[in-house]
Amino acid sequence: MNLKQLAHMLALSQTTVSRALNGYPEVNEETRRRVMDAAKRHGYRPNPSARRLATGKTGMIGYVLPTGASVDIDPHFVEFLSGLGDYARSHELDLVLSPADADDQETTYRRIVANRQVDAVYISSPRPADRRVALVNTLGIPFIVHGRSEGFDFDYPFTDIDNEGAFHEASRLLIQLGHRRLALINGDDRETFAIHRERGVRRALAASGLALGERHVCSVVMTEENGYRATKRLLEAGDAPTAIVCSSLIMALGVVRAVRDLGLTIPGDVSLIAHDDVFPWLRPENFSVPLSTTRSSIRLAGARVAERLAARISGLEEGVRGEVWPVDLVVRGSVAGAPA
Amino acid sequence: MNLKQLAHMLALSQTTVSRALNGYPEVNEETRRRVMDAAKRHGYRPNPSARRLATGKTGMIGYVLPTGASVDIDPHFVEFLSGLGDYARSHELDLVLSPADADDQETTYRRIVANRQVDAVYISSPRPADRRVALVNTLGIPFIVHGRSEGFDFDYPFTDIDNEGAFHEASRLLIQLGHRRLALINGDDRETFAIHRERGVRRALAASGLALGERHVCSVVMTEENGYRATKRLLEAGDAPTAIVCSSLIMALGVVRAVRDLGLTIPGDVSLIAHDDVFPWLRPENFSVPLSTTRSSIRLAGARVAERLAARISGLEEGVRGEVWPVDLVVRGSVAGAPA
DNA sequence: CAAGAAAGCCAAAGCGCTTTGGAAGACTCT
DNA sequence: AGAGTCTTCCAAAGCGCTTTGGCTTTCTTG
Repeated sequence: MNLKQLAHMLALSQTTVSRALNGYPEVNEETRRRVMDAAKRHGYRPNPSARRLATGKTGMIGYVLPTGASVDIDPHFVEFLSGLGDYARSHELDLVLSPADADDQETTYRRIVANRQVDAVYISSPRPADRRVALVNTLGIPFIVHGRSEGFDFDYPFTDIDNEGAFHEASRLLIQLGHRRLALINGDDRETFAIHRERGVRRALAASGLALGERHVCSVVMTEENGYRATKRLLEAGDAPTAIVCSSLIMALGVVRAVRDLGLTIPGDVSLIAHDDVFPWLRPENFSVPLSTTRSSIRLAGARVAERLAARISGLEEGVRGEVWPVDLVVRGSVAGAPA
Repeated sequence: MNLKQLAHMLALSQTTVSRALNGYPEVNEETRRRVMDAAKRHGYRPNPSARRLATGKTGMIGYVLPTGASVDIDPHFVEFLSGLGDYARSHELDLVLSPADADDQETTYRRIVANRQVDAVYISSPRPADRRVALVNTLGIPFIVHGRSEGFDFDYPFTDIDNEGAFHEASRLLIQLGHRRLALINGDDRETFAIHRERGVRRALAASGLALGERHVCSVVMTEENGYRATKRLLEAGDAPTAIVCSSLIMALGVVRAVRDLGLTIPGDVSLIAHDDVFPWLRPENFSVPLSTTRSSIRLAGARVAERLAARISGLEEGVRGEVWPVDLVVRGSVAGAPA
């Protein structure tokens, strides 16, 4: 059932039927009702390919997915996707993932824009002066950055959490509890979020005349194993930290294992605070010692990004507003006063 | 730069240019070279929307993503996606995720097929007599099922692992080590994979004249917390098992925590084998006691599914062949002879 | 009551590609 | 040399929708 047939059986022109369906004003309300009714009754759905060709609108949002044998997709991604999908569903949007060589995403961005394959894109895990952001900005497709980049001579729309503030608060608490030697087990420090988190820790320490020891900060891919190794190294060295701030719950698993391996305890010997993106399948309150966390739902972020993308597509959102969400500091059993 | 312009500057018709580009035989090789060359030089890329409208082919594969506030996407999904994306990238395929209400995916399947939004779809986590499989089968779109359904009067193409065999082997080993009371901490038993795994355990037990105690099998959503709870319950009851087989590494984290909480040890008091889908961020060899696993890379499965989908789209694969991959049983420190 | 405005509808021209049905020229064969 | 066969290319017809520009009617208004 296509427009032509529908128009024919209503004894109307395609023009009128199309306009009636798309809510244009120059059609009689009575006629519109007739058309709408017939369309519904016959299950008429406009062919999206044809509509795309005519309008250029696709009803899809895009994401360039870095892939490769040695590239791992962040497990946080599913949660982000849950949020995004939840919003997208209620607005008839689909998400298209365009896999790209992790080292050459630019080509793919150019392709999906040139081909008009999607109405908007989002960018995640940005780095300072991220080329993707600059590219997408010049290509002129609506976009939202999830996270932040830095060092551009232009502004751009983003949704991010207050990573610096979160880690500042966490560190401040530890300092107040008497800790003097903090360590930071961070994610890849080429990414902005990791830079911000480190900045937060340093700022808190500096406020008390302390500093982050050179060997007390490490930047690794956020796996359980790396959390373990980092902790082992930290605690076996001479000036072992008495408190650790950690960028992910998964790494925190490794931290806990390392501490136990060394015959130490949390929080007796080491206090621990980790960042929690809120996974349904791994909860900080269920760690052997309930874990204190800086908490921010990445699922909500996904929904928000989708919402803003939809708004930008339909022209409801303009400008380059960046928004920064506060992060909760949730204190549980894994922190205590510094050992004597 | 579109076909018309390109044809015009080559002083050829659109027909010829189109054919030259698409490898049709009725064009002079010399001409083809000229066309190809000019196309490359001017960076001509056929407009996909137009091509879609004309051919119906989209160059996209589809996945209906169940969403909802209370629906969690399986974290395995990112790994599957890695494999899928890796293959798709090298074949210029994109993946479109169509979010759907988890309780009404049918509408979405119908939509994406009716709209010709994708060339093929895959279905994951199927259940016995899964309605999605039946639906997609009648809709006539190429598809592959990742996993297996059961109880249809038709065959369908799938790629699955030998869940029953894997859990049979794992159980057999435990029995040979003298264990008599096994327990199974399984995933949602409405899904086929869970049914097959239980079947494997039962078959191994039956071969030695044993059975799976009624309270020794539980079926839960695969979270750390549920692993913990199930284990706690199992071990605190009267006829506590001496060995546990567990359907996921994440649940195994909870198992380990529960065992420790009760002052017991692995493998001294309880032997443990879990299924490992191979995550880069959580490895069984890094558990406090290295974990024995039944191992099968879900990433490879993703790549294989993409490969088969591509083959079916281009008509290279026909028929309804199902393939079942063997699973490795990897023995590490978490198993030992039954306690006396 | 004639003239101008507004409302309601339509025919046809795209959007950019593929594909059908020829046609012209070159080549083969008897 | 004439008939038949390839080879190589082309014009034009879709694919199904939106949108432009215009044409009737009907409704105002002085």
